[in-house]
Amino acid sequence: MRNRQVARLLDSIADALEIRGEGRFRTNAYREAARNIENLPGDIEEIWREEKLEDIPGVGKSIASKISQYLESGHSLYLEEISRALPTGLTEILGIPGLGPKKARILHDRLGVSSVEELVAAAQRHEIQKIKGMGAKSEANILKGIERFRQSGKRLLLGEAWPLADQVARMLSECPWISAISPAGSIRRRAETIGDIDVLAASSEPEKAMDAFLSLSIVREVLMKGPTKSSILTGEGLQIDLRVVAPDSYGAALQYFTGSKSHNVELRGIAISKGLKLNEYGLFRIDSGARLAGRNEEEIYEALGLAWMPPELRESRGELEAAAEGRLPDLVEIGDLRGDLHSHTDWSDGRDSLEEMARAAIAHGYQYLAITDHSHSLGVAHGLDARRVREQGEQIESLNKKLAPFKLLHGCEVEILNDGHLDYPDELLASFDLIGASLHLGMGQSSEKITRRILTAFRSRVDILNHPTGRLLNQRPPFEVDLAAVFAAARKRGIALEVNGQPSRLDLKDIDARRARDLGIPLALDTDSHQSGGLDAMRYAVATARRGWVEKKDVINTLDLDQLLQYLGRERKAA
DNA sequence: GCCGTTTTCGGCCCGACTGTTTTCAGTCG
Repeated sequence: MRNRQVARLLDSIADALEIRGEGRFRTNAYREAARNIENLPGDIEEIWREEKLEDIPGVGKSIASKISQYLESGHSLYLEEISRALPTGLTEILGIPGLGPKKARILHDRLGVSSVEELVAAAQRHEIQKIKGMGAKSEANILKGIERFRQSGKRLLLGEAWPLADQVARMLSECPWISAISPAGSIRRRAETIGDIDVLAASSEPEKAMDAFLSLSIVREVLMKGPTKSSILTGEGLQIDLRVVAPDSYGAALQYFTGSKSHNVELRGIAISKGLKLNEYGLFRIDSGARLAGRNEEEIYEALGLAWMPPELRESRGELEAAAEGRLPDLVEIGDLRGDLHSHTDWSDGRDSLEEMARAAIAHGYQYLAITDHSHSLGVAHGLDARRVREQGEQIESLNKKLAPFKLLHGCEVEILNDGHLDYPDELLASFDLIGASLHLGMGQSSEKITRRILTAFRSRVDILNHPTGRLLNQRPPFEVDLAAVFAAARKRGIALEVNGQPSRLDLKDIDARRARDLGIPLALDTDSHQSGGLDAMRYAVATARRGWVEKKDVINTLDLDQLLQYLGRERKAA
């Protein structure tokens, strides 16, 4: 899968074209194509081999030939050509908030600036304010922007941003001038990482609502302030944007600010084709200006001939077509889950006891919880040897008598060793209720090697492949693995793939979960909890699965206990 | 550069905010 690399290439081309002063429609075409390729459910290399690149929306003859040339050779002649005369530092300058291609170009042409360092020096010598069209304020803002650019590290994880956005919304909901409030943007779509936090409010007194926002205790700096839109920085350097609209426009604005951008562009195209205009204030007839909808999202989609769809779907991945044809998925919900199939206790590297974990699961309304402590080879996690596995099994058995009808399943997270064998012998594996297999060691190996290890492991008894790509958001890329081969083998053997809800994992990721679902591979939504509070992370697994169009029927832990045991083949063994 | 129920040319989402402007360009989302 080189989809992401190709998307990055097209973005780099767009950056270079922008700085060169090419028309924005041309650069937008490259960006549009990049987004579409990033969101592609299929493998770009496969599409390329089948000579179907031009079937991808936004990809025509010219872009297709550049992709072909890149995939063939691993580098882009075109990008090299257009960036030959451009200092590489200029594209870095584009990352500074408030600086776009036009200003970057002017700074380069007039002051010879070609890196962030040179820009700082020019600003400190007060050369920027001498340029026509810029002043002292621009110069100060550039320095401020550079400071933010340097501090702004990684994007926030959904697991960090979602609770924070909810907290902001809760605080503002107490303001008497605000009649409705909701997080919007990528948080509402439950994207895996978040740039800025967007919040939308409805108010008939927008300025008073805005004042309430700007006087929240979390505000460190006001970046921008207007009657309908303000931005602040928190003490941690997070940007929070609040939009305020009239209650009549709340639905239109919520739709608009939830995005995604490409979903909105597509939706607007549909509106235009029907002689309508959609903006954050409502849906209007172009000819008469008459307003057709705007109070809530449902009536907007409906007026466009579409079913309302959950925000998680709004990524321009075929959801509008599905909505028009009435075949939107009936997405899995957190209330559908009957248990969690991946958790750890103080027997290995978890914090809480078997009973504490069981009680937390009961508090979540679950029928079961699989305890899946690490196996022997994962020394750093105090993996269990055969003797301790048996002891743990006995404790689980006696706990189950006490906690019935709730059931702890005795599982394991067994290492896939270097040769692909599992870390426990077959006899021991047979004693578990459930086997989750994981790869924590040798993650830097070649794709061939890692793929072979996983396929070899699948010949043993494996019920679930845990965090199948091993990625850690902001920390570690997924290991090289031929997911198509893993999917094919999982499908053949009926092995479930995990959607791991740890905020730093979310693995499988949304589009991979969707590919698995499309292939009919069962999925397990798990938290990988290492303490009782960790069970709350199920909402991140559910969010990721929903972004992957996953339905209740695709998920094994939506099964009732008896159905799950049947699925795992345990009843057969007991008999 | 892409695209087509205004189809091979002439469009391309569009509104808010800022700064430097006396009417608008640049940036952002």
